[in-house]
Amino acid sequence: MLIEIDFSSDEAIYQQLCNQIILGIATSRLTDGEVLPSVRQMADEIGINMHTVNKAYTVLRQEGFVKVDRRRGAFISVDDRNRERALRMVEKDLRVLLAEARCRGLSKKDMLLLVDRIYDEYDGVTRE
Amino acid sequence: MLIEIDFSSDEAIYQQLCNQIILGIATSRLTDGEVLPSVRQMADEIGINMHTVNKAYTVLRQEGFVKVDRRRGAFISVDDRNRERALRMVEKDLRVLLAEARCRGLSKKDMLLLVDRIYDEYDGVTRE
DNA sequence: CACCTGTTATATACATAGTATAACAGGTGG
DNA sequence: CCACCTGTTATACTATGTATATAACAGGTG
Repeated sequence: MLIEIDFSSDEAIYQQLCNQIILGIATSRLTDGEVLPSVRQMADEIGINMHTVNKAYTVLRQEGFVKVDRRRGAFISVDDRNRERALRMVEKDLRVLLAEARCRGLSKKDMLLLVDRIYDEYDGVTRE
Repeated sequence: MLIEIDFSSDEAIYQQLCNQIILGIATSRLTDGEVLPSVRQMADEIGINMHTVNKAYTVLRQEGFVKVDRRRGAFISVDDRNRERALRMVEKDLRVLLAEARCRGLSKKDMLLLVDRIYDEYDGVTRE
């Protein structure tokens, strides 16, 4: 999977890396069991330090998106248990996001359409 | 408006302050034209440094939530022009949030209901 | 003139981010 | 056994961001 880092962004490199991998999983470009490049290889490809990649992998592991096999290395393994916990986590971030949206004059309908459209992109052609 | 800061959070104090003020505006606890406490007064109330409050006010001013009147000080003034720009800004954050939600097993319907519910809270009793 | 506003300047302390070099334990294949 | 790969850990260094503290300034008010 192609990773693109914006070095002029105020968002940390390891955070951008995490987000892109999560986006990759959501859009099925990364599938369960798929092996990620080794920390050294990924670092060389992007042009960053090995430890920065290692930090991203460590965070992804702690958050339940990745596991490590001594033999193969890091691979995708999504922990989707704890549905209630996930709902609570996402709700806090969503409140801030929607507050800003509402202040900016975006209506509930605007946001519902946006969620609908993005989710359909993630689900691919499996629209119902 | 009551401000509560979580000093053990990994989120910066000035960022928490910004978010709570934006949430205050969205929930109509802060209305257009309303004067915010002075940087020194707010700092004393919360128990933080004056410069931390000043940074929050500066960010809010740059993002178009607050203006400064030489006479009165900082007051709420929401810039809701540039609707398209706001939509683009919010979309980027929403993509990351929805990606994580989808990975966690939350369906489109789950998220639509959540958005619907939070927006209704913000709109208060003006549900249609 | 005293007092309030935001703003700016300096300095310090601390945490995080990123890089660099090096080494280690575990697993694989020749 | 040995070279080679994996993630992981340790140490050191630089840079940046956060938060604090003290002080001063310009503009406006009463």
